[in-house]
Amino acid sequence: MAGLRLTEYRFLVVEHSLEIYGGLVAATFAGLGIWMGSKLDRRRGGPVAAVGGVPGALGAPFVADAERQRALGITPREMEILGLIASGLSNREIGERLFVSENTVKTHSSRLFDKLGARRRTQAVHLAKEMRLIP
Amino acid sequence: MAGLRLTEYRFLVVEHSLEIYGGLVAATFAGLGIWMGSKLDRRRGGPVAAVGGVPGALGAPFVADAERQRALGITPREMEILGLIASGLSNREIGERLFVSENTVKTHSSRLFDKLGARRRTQAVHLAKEMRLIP
DNA sequence: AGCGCCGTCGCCCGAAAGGATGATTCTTCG
DNA sequence: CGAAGAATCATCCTTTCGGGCGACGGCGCT
Repeated sequence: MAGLRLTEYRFLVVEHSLEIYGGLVAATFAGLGIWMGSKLDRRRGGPVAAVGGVPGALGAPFVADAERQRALGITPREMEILGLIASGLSNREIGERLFVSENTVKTHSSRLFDKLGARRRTQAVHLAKEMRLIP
Repeated sequence: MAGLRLTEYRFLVVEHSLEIYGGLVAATFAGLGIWMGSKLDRRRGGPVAAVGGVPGALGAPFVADAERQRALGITPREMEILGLIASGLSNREIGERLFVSENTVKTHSSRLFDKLGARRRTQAVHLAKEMRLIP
């Protein structure tokens, strides 16, 4: 009985999930572009200035705080892992999606947790959300 | 070096965490009130109508979707566990905070995952956020 | 009184996650 | 070229999670 109701809602969730994931990917790429750009002329010392808005499909106008990401020394790859952790994937699933071994994912996540000051992945997600690293 | 920068940010996080937690508690209680009220005159069949707005301290006007909570048969206690899971606490920490054993927390979370259709706690948080059960 | 839901707790066991450490490759920077 | 950072992978070990039982007391409804 609960199962039937559950499946109905799952559709909504999956749809939104796709949109959000799209936005997340866009944000990741935006951050990656900014990172690359800032790396190409790092000597100029000036901040990266305004981050290009990444309007999600939903009403949430999320803009990734690339400044804090750089301040914490979080790499693009780690951001990728962070996003996938936040979307509820296991280390194994993340590894399969990124075509790397589960051990590599664990290494990335360990370093990520260290930089975020988290002990658990749920805590990492919570902290990252408040730091506006992820939507 | 990274540790120093980390601690600075921690302050911001903790402050926001308190505010958000306050809003979450308020939302939980609001949901609980609605649940009780709707249970008292369930025969009338009409929907519970507008949910009272619970303005958080931040700019996010989160309103808990009490309808879906009832539709999924999620109890108030389970909502409480859900909120604490989302804030990154371990089962043991949740148990200590609610003055119950860790086993009880595990039981609640297991049933919660079942109702949400989640296999991992991170996934549960992700799904619950998209269902607007938590901010 | 009987039924069902909720909350509580325990035990067992396998799987997942996390910490520590070391190693390799490639790119980039000085 | 040499130092440094990033990404990859591995191994060992401990802790945490999660599933699957079963059980008990309280409460509300019939």
